[in-house]
Amino acid sequence: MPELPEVEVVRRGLAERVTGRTIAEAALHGARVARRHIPGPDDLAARLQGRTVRAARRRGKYLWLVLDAPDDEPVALLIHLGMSGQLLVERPEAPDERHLHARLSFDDGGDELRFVDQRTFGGISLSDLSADGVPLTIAHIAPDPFEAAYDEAAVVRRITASTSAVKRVLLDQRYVSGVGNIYADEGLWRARVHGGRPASSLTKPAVARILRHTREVMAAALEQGGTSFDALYVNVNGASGYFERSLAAYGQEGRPCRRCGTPIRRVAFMNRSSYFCPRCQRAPR
DNA sequence: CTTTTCTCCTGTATGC
DNA sequence: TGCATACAGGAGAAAA
Repeated sequence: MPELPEVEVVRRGLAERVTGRTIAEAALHGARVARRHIPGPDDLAARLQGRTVRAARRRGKYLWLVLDAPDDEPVALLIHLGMSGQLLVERPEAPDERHLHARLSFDDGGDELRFVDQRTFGGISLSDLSADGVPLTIAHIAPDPFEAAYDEAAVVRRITASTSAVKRVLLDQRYVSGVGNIYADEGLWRARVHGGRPASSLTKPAVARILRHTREVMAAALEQGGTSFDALYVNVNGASGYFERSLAAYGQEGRPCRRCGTPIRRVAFMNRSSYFCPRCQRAPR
């Protein structure tokens, strides 16, 4: 599932393959992919035509292409992959994918950019950019741990002020962005903290350790091209990542903990699964 | 206001 | 074999 490392892999692919190119035509298949573009899919397609891609940027799990706007400030083509979205750069004559939702062709006649999404939790929209270069649409999303704007001490203060379970807070993109179910479990395992602990019951140094471990595990995953459980997460060239083999907790139910050998447990949490070592990560009473 | 639950979607795996 | 059900889960709306 695309979390920060996987989205960053995709961003790098876009930066390499799409930057500097001018959109000849945008074709949207169905309205759902553009549901967050309030003026509608036709408006989106029309406004993409003729614009040049100047940069590919990211905050947390959102990424966006900075596009030239004629006689105006640049705009952002904001993209979220949801849990099964893919951005593929491929030959125009490649057959349509089963869940193809959008296709951008370029005036150089080269490879197209396609948005393919089996579950359509993802989508694309146009957004104005704020003064700090972040799309206005995602102004409520906090900086991720790799940004200059990330203020660890401030994040720690906010997290310890919450009485919610610490894993719930880690997954809340308003506190820190980019963390999803996989890397939350991995970061908590590395920090030896149970995700069900109320955030307010943890010391500030303990919360800082969780954040640093989470950042480190995401950096390690990025080096491996991200985590791919199946063909749903791939980079712009259709290739999978290799971090799955390095996961210590997520998806490891019944397997011995890499530190102490105790079988990893799986429990339902927030309508999804949480994996943890019952010995290294003591549950709250 | 804060916090939690629900909903969107489809392919795959499992159970009867 | 076939059909029903569970599960994967990010984000925002809706409810509490």
